[in-house]
Amino acid sequence: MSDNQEPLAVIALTLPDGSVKTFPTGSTGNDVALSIGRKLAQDALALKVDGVAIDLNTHLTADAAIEIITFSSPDGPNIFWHSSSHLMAQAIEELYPGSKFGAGPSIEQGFYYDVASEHRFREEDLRKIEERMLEISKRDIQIRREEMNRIDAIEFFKSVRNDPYKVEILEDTLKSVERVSLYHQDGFTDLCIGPHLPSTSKVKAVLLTNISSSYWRGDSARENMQRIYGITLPSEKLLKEHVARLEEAKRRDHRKLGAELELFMLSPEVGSGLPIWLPKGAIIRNELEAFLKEEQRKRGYLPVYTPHIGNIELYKRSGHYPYYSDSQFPPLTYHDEEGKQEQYLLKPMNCPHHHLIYSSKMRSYRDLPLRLTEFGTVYRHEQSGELNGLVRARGFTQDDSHIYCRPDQLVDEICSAIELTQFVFGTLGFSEVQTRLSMHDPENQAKYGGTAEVWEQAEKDVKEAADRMGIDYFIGVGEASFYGPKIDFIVRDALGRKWQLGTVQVDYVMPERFDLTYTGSDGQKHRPVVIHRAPFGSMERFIGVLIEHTAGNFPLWLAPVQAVVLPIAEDVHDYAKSVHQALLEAGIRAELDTRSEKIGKKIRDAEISKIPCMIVIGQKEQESGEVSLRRHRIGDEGRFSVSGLIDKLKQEITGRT
RNA sequence: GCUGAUGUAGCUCAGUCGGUAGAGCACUUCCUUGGUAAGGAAGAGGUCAUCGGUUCGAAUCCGAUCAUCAGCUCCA
Repeated sequence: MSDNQEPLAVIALTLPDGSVKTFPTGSTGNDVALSIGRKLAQDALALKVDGVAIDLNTHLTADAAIEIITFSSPDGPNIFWHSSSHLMAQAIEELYPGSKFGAGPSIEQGFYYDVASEHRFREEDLRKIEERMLEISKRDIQIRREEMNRIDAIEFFKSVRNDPYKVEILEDTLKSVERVSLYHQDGFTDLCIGPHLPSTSKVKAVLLTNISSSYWRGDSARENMQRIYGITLPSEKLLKEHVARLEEAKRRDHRKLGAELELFMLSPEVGSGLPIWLPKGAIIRNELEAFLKEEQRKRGYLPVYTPHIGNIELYKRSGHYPYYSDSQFPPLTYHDEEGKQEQYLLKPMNCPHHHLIYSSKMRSYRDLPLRLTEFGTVYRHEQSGELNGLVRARGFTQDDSHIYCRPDQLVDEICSAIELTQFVFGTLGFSEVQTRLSMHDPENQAKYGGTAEVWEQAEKDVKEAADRMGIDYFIGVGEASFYGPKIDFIVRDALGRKWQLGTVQVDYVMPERFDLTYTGSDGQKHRPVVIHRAPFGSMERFIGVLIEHTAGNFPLWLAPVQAVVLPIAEDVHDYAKSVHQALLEAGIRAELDTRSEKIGKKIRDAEISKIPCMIVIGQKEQESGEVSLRRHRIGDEGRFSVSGLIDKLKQEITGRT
C-alpha cells in the first residue's frame, strides 16, 4: 500500500537473563510476555522498563532493559492490590450509587478504599461487594490509561464523575503537576499515577476483611469516611494460604495465649491497660530480667531503684510534662495543713530520677561513663483505643538505663549499647532485626528541644556508631524523640509482623535542663552526654511479642514449667515422686501429675500446656532406675538415668539455648 | 480520643417471634491402673457486662456506662 521504502523499525529489548530480543516498534509488554511463554503472558501484571514500572499495554518505541512484573515480583502485589482497590470502588459504585471515593492505596497486606456514602456499610455488605468484584473480574474489562491536563481532569471529576475528593486532590496535593493520569474501567474512573493491571480479570480471589473509619486526609477536623479493607490474590489457592496465615496469627495472639497459659491477666476492676502478671508469666519476666541483669553486670552497669511517683516540677523541668501532658495520668494533688499545695505525677519515665542520682555528687571525667540501670515501672495514660494486651499498656516496666559519658566516649558507648541489644535479640531467637535511625524532621523544628547544632552532632554520632557496628539501617525522618535521635530495633516475629522493641537514644538536651556537669582534666566544668537505652524496651511488650514469636513454646530456660513427671500407673507413684523431688532439688521447675488418667491423656494435657519436657515413668523405668524423656512437639527421646537427665537439662538451661 | 462491632458457665459457642437458659471442653466425686496427644459415669457451675427505660413479662427491644475487638490518630 505504502511506498514507504524504509525497513520496518525494530527495537532491542534486554531481558532480565541478559538475552536481547528484537521486536517491532510499538510492541507491548504483553507481546513480549507472549513471545516468552503463554503462562508468563497469563501471569503478567505490568512491565518494568529501565527500572520504571509501567502498564503492560504501553507501546514500546525504544531499546530498553525490560522485566515482566508478575504477582511474585517485588512490585507485583503492590500493583495488583492498587488495581484491586479500584475494582472494589467500581463494585461499591455499582451497588451503592452516589458513593464518593477518597484515597484507595495498596498496603502491606492488601488494600483499602476510603468511601463517603450515605449507606452505612455492614459486614454482610462486604460479601455482596466481594461477589460483585468477582463478577466485574469475569467481565474482563480492559483498564485504560488516559493522560490529560490537570485542569481538564478537574473538570472531568467535577462534571462527569462528580467526585469532590478527587477534585480536592487535583486542586491541592497535585497543584504543581501539569499532566495527570486517569484510569478508566467501564463507567468507573480513578485519578491515579499507575501502573495498573491490563484487565480486571487478573483478580481471581477476593476477601474483604473489615470496615473501619478514617478521616479524610488523616485530619480529625475533616469528615469521617468509611474505610473498607481487603485483599485479593491471583488464585483461590493463594487466598486459602493467606487465610491460613491469618488463622495462625490468631492462634498465636499473645492475649489468647496469655490467658490459656495463665501468664497474665487484665481486669476492669484494676483498670484497663494495667496488666497483672500471673505466677507463670512472672517466671518468664523474672528469667528475662535476671538474664539482662547478668549481662549488664558484666558490662559495668550500676543498678538503682527510684520511686513510682515524682514531684511534678521534676517533669516540668525535663520538658516531659508539658510535652506529653495528654498521655499522662492526672497529677496527684496534696495539700498540707498550711494549705500549701504539692503535685505529684505517676512517673511516666525514669530519666529525671536518674539525672538526680547523677548530680547527687561531684563527678570527675575519670568517673565516666556512669551507667545507671533500673527496671523502672512507668505509667502513661495511653488513648483507650490504643490499648492492646501487653503490647500497649498503661502501666509497664522499662529495662531503662542511662549512660552518662564524655562526648569523646559517646560513640563507643552507643556501640556497646547496640552490641548488648543485638546480644539480647540473638539469645531470644529474633533473627531478623531491622534497625531504624530515627532522625528529627527539620521542617518541624519546633517539635524538638535543643539547637540545630546539637541535633546535627547527635545525628552524626548515631550514624557513626551504626556504621561502625556494621548494621544495616534505614533512616526514619521525623521519628526522633523530642530530645534526640534514636536507633530503634524493629523485629519481625515468626509470622513476619514488625514490632519496635529495643531502643538506643542520644540526648544532649536533658544534661542542659538538669545542669549535669563533670570536672574535666582541665579542672573546668563540662557537660556530659546521656544515652537512654532499653534492649527489651518494655518488659510487657517484649514478652507479648515473645509469646507470639514462640507461639507460647518457650525455650527451656524461660518455660514456666520446665518438666512434668508423668507416672503411668499408681504402682510407680513413689518412684515418680522421688524423680520429681530430684528435679526440684536441682532447681528445675517441675510438676508431678498423679491424676488417675491414662498416660495418653496426661501427655496430651502436657502438650497443650506447652511444657517442654515430659518425664514418663512406668514399670520399666522404675526397675532400671531410669526415666523416659518426651519432648514437647518432638516426641520420645529415649531413656536416661535421673542424674543424666538433670545434667542434660541444666546444661540446656544455663546455655539459654 | 474518634468510627464501627462485640459482651450468655472458667474456656469456645448455641439460644427462633419478647414467655426468667443449653452444648462441648475444663472442674468435683466415683469407677477404672491404663506405655507416648482425649477411658467411663455422675455432679456442681449463670443477677445473660453494669445501670436505667419500654412491656403483664426482657438474654432478646431502646438508652447510658464499662470493658474488649478492628481501624484511625498518638507513642517520652
